[in-house]
Amino acid sequence: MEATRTLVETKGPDKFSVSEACRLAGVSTAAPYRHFGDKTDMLLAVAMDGMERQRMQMEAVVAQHPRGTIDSIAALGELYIQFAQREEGVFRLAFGLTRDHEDRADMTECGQRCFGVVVEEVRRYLNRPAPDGPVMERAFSLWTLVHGMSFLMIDQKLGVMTTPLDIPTLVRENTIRLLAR
Amino acid sequence: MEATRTLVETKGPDKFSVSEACRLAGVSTAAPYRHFGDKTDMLLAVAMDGMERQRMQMEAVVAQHPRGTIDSIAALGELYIQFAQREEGVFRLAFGLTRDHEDRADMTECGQRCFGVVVEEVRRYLNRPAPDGPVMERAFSLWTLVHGMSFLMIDQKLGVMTTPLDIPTLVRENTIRLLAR
DNA sequence: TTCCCCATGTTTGCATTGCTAACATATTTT
DNA sequence: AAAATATGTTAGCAATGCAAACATGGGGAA
Repeated sequence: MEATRTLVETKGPDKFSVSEACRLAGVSTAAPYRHFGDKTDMLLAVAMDGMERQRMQMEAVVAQHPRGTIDSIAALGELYIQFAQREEGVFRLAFGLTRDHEDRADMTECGQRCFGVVVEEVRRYLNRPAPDGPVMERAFSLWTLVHGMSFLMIDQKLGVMTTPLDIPTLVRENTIRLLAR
Repeated sequence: MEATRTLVETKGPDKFSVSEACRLAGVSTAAPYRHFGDKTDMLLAVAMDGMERQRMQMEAVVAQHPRGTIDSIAALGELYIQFAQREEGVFRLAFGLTRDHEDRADMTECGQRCFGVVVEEVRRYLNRPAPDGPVMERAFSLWTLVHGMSFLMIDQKLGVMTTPLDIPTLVRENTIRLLAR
């Protein structure tokens, strides 16, 4: 898994090769198949590990702010983007590329726990007794925003921008806007 | 290119194989290399074609609304999402996955033209003489929103949602929110 | 018309990849 | 002590991306 993580970061998830990971780990190319069903399983393992780490960070960040405030919510958004930048490969595996990962119950559950942190903050912010429709809509909108921003950044799509962007400021301002009214 | 497009849609860009495309097109596996440098070049070709088609659609949509209004801007957002749903594979190639496509000038230029349509609408909406910082920031934010939404949808990440979402309404409402103040 | 070139294609070959099968060995369980 | 399990190895297969050498047919120059 360590070798897999390393290669996913350096080469990218799509260029990842089991053989290369084996070479890097110093084992034969058949060794991983004692531990994982196939290549996808290997990647899924590091994806879930990454998501779990991210969730723990999220809870740590939330605890550093008054609960259910613009501050705590914007901090979550910035954390998401930081994760994308810091661990691009793992981030892609965890929050993108679900073509292969389809209908993996454990993966979905893992994501649900992450998203749950955001939902809870939004619920508090909106003063609602339960995570109902409006809460989910706002939480989802906030997610889409940082999700899109993250991918546009790591996919180098900012090349089309003619003026520089201050990402943290943008996250905060848009968080406020998306929560308005 | 037709075979490539077909396979990209059915198997997905990551599972796309040159050999299979050749089989489908009824030519030898070496034939494509007379027309494209390598596999990536083939995919890039259909990506750019897709982007260009999208840009034309964008301009058509804009023309159907009063220029620089919430209506025209929200319509662009919905069109983006529709493209993602209708041509998932090509959409991924065009607006995602730039790990390989790095520093392809023509590709960036093509994207710039697409984004330019949005920028122009936002510029009018904000009554600005030129696409300056504030205009770019709003346009970018709108893009991130629909971009994130599109990918979360095609990547099946909506499985974590516990209430159903009305996407078109969400696009419109969030467009308004992101353009406020 | 004749000739040559060039665009396009083919066959063959090679290294790499994902994965399986058969076999070895060590460690834990009974 | 014996058996079962966990973990590794080597060897092999089919598929892939791509390169090299070899065909060929049609259009412009002579």
